[in-house]
Amino acid sequence: MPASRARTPRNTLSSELIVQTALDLMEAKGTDAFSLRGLAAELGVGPMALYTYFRNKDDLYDAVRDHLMALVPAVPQELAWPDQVRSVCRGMRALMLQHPCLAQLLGSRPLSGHETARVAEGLLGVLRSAGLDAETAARTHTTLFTYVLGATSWEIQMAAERRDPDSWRRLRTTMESLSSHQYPTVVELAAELARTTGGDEQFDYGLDLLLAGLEVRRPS
Amino acid sequence: MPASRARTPRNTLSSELIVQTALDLMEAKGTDAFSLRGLAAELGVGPMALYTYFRNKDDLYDAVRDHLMALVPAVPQELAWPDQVRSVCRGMRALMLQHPCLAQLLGSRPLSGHETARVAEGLLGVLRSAGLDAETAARTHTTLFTYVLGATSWEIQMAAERRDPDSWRRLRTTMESLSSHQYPTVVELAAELARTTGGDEQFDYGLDLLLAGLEVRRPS
DNA sequence: CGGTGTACTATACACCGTACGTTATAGCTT
DNA sequence: AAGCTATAACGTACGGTGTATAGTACACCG
Repeated sequence: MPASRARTPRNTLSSELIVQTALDLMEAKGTDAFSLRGLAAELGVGPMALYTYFRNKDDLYDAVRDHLMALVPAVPQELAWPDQVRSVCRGMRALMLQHPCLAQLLGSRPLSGHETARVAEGLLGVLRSAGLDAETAARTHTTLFTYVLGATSWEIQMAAERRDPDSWRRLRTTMESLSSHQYPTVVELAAELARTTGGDEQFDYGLDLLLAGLEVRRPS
Repeated sequence: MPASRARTPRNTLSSELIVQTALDLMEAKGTDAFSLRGLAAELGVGPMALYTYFRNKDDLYDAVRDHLMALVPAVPQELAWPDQVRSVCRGMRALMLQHPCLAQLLGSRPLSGHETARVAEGLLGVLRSAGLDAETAARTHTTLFTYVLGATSWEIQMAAERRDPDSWRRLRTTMESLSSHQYPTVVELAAELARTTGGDEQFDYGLDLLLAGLEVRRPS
């Protein structure tokens, strides 16, 4: 007899273990390939066991996102405020690059979780102590946040594309099919665009643009 | 007899018809709920009929995205360059708001398609004629593009969340559970953040920040 | 020792994308 | 007009998904 598979002992599972394992799996196999069944298998458990800890898959996604947001470092207190802003934004970007699934989770899940609030608190505090009024601080926070999210998600996306030979080749041939008569500037700058896509320099360039604009507008 | 369902006539389908119907469906039922089977049913056709025109679902997504990018308006020639930039970015945002699936497609599919190149050509041309060198133009283009994408995706996301009563209530209770001792600034600015999330003003604020920064750095 | 709550399991359903092989027809050639 | 061929649409099937529902066995408490 195939030995009616010994029942797994009683408390092998916990929210923390599930979240951690889910995160590991997403990074190992890619966020899109992640499935509850795969996660359950990895944990040596039936798929439905997960529902004791999470109402559904999206609920688990939220938990993973908050788990990751906890890793965004605190604002360093000893810097001037523009460098504090830089520090927070770079920290966020670094974390997204290290955990690409975070980009996906931030982009496709509604906002919630204490750790997300913690990060917002840090950045908002910096902006207020820089002398911005409530409305400007809120607007600036949203601007910075969406810039970081957009720029870094795009960077991750492009990196993934470069890694996939099929999609990379498709892009190359599309580019080469563009007549320099129709799209002179794109053709002229193709190499430049490819070279400057992603990377610390590109990210900092946009960030500095925002900070420079902010300083121009700031009440001295 | 149930009449062995009359075979659909020979040339009912075409790439254009499929793309248009797919787009309609995505906007009617939501991008996530879109499926090839549903699309085929809408067209009165078996699911496999679609594979005559598209290699797979992703291929269809790419076609839909390019179809939408064709609707980004051309750069108005009579304006000063900063207003040209504003015009392109706002046009892109408007299109994304009108077709929320575009945000999703741009964020999750690799770059390709002639229409995408057309849009890039317009913006790059403006930047070059503003006097930016090749590298700066490329960097600025990427910055603007990722800002528009990030800001508008976020806006769409938040709007969707507000529409879903379940998720909206969850956010409210999370916010209310934040002690103003732990997160004083978030609590203080909660109303402000909610009020300033999304909308033309918020988008233009960030865009103006970028343009102001650009002007500071630009060789006069 | 018996009862109760609950952590895990089993089964099942309704879907999904798509590989593979088949069929019928539109249009060309003769 | 007859026949051939290319191909548009089809049917079937496979392996996967999330999760509703009902069941089971263990830990703990009286």
